[in-house]
Amino acid sequence: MENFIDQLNEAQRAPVLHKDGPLMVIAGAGSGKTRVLTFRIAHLMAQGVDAFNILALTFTNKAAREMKKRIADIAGTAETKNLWMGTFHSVFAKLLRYDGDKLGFPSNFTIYDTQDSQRLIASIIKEMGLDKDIYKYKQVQNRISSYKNSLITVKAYFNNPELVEADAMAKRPRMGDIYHNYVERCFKAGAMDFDDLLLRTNELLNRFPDVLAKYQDRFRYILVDEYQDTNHSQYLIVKALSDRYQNICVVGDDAQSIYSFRGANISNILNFQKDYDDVGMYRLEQNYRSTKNIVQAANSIIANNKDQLEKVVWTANDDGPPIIIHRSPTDAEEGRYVANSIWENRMQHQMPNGNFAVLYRTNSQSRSIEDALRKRDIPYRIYGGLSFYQRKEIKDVLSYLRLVVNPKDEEALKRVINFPTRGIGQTTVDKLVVAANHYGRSIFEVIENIDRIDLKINAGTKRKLQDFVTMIQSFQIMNESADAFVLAEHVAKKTGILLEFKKDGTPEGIARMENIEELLNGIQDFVEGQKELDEATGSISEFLEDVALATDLDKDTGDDDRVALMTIHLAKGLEFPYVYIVGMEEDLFPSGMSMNTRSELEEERRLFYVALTRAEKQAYLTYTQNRYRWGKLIDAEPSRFLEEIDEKFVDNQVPIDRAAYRYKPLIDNDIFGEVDKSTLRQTKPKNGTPPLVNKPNENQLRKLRKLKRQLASPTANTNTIDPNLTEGSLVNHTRFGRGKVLNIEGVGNDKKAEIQFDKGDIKKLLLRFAKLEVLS
DNA sequence: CATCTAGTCATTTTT
DNA sequence: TGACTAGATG
Repeated sequence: MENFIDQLNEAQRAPVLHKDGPLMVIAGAGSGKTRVLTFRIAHLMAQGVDAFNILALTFTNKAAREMKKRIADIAGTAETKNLWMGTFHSVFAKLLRYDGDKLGFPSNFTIYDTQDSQRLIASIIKEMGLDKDIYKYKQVQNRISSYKNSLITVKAYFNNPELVEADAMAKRPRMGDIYHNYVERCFKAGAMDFDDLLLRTNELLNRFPDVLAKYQDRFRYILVDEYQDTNHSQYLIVKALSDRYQNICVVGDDAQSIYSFRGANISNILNFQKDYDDVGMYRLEQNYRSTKNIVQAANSIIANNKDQLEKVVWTANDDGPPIIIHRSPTDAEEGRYVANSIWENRMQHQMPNGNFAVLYRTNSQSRSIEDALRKRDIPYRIYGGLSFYQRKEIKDVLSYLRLVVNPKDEEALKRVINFPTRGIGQTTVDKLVVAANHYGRSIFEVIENIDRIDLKINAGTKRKLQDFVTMIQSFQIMNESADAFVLAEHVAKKTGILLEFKKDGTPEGIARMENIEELLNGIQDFVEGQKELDEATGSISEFLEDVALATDLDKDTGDDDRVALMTIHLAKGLEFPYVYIVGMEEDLFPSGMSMNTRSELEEERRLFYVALTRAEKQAYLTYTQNRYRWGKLIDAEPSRFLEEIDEKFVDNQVPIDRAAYRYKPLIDNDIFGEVDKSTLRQTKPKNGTPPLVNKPNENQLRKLRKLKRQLASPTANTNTIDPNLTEGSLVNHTRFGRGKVLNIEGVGNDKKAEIQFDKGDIKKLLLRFAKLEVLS
């Protein structure tokens, strides 16, 4: 039983065997930190600690799931079920569903995603009659989010003259009022945003000592992964919960702290030893992942940072090939280079696609890479960006479901009250919002009582409003008996959403319909999965909870073999034999938004460190001379990070002329404190091509392009129909898998096939769009 | 109230 | 480039 410990090296074993009391593990990249965490939990359980008393917090659901699986392998499935393991957000959402009623929240509270928050803030700004150019909803949302992450409540805000003053100076004197209204509106809607899940947990633990005591006693052992990325709010929760038993184990790497924009506070890890008595300190410095070249190159980069804990990462692995730096004329060429290189490596080393990853700083960079991979017929998968659950049609369906669970959910209601259009316009909605605010009730309640309020809404519209409410209520009744899938399917049909997309007939419309079908399939899978667990019922509210906190990384990949495309942030914790880091250019990486202060630049550098240390065998760094940005071709300069790598580890295909570039000076924020970025923006020195003159009007051009695309699209999006496809053919669909053609109808573009898929369902697909491969 | 169009604007990273 | 809005028109 205990022999699993033998799989660890000495440095890893020590923290696993550490007895009670606080400990901190500083783990270099690739040093087996997840192993230490899983083995420590397994060891605790082997020592007789009840899994029920262990809480493990991670930053992604995926990390939690994998860890749980590995622990189950060692300690047994039954016992592992009782572990509380998950992201901060999901664990405390669960806690708030139990005890949030003490704060006045219903147990079925909605979780607002960032988009919901932003929409609500935008409408508050509008209702308050403020200038939307001064109060930009995204900035305001950001600001409110950072208040919350620092535990600055509305009250605390108004009690802090410095904050009030700062916002006034920034010409936003009404900031506090917006904040106040926003919190009120969320509360009335029975909704919490992401930050609330942490803030409200803090409030709960602070205000109710009995609740605190309950969870302190329950969570006798607390383990936190990626501790360097915790924000103040998370820090306080962990501190409070661990206060009684002090059995707190944190694992992290200050060199990989990359989430300060989300309020992560690197001093949490730097100060851990001051926060607890007798802290056991452990270091993991041997890297098992990468070649010597990569490890040492990464070390040479991070050495440029001032703020860091002492640590030397080393490896016993081979030297490996040097890191290749490649320059391309444009971003399209860059994509082509990457695609070619992947193709060649694949052939030469017999590697599957899944061994390759392309990493970038911003999501928008994925496009040129995608184009190139597609042309080369290299399968890929994009992680992050616009996630599946954020797509318009998906959010629309989900909004109906949210409304069923929590009719007070204002954002969901506003989203679907007139979609599909049912003659309820903006004017009417505005009146309803005013009334709702006036009476301190939700919009839904206002509509329910519409006859008793004088709202100057004409009879026809009233009728339509009442019909809408009746429809939702009928769903609610159905929800009492039906499971999530049955309800969702009914909703998609009954509301006319499916019809709406069907009747527009465009490729986009078909794609949206397919997405909704995929969502329904996903719900079905979820229901079946939940029913296997004892406690869960497969209800719609469980599904919504899952979805609200899911990330793209969490979706099961169907284990097919594809090249991974993602931002560097998403790549943290992952590893790939071959890694391409693209867009190594000034203003892009480091990002133009965060190179004004030293600490901002240091975070970008840590990001680069994270990117490079994802690679096991070989890393490629690419940059371009010109790149399309904002729809325009602009000049690009090689990133300063390229020259920070020790030349010994690099094969630079085109040497960089270092004298040609000068970087703008940094503000050392140790001296100046926080700096108002707007005063610091400098336009970078332009060199190279002068702007084009006499070029055609940008708008005309755009329209032409659009027209061209529309003309081209029917052919571009139409598959040539395989002549071998007949009744009885076995086919493979990219999304639905294998199936058998039952029957074919229609002619030409309208040709449809009815297919029985192996997964069980029968679908009728337009051959023009369906991506079918004929197998026999 | 719905729909279309022309124009404006902002683009970092995410639970 | 694409997401969003204001304004005109049906």
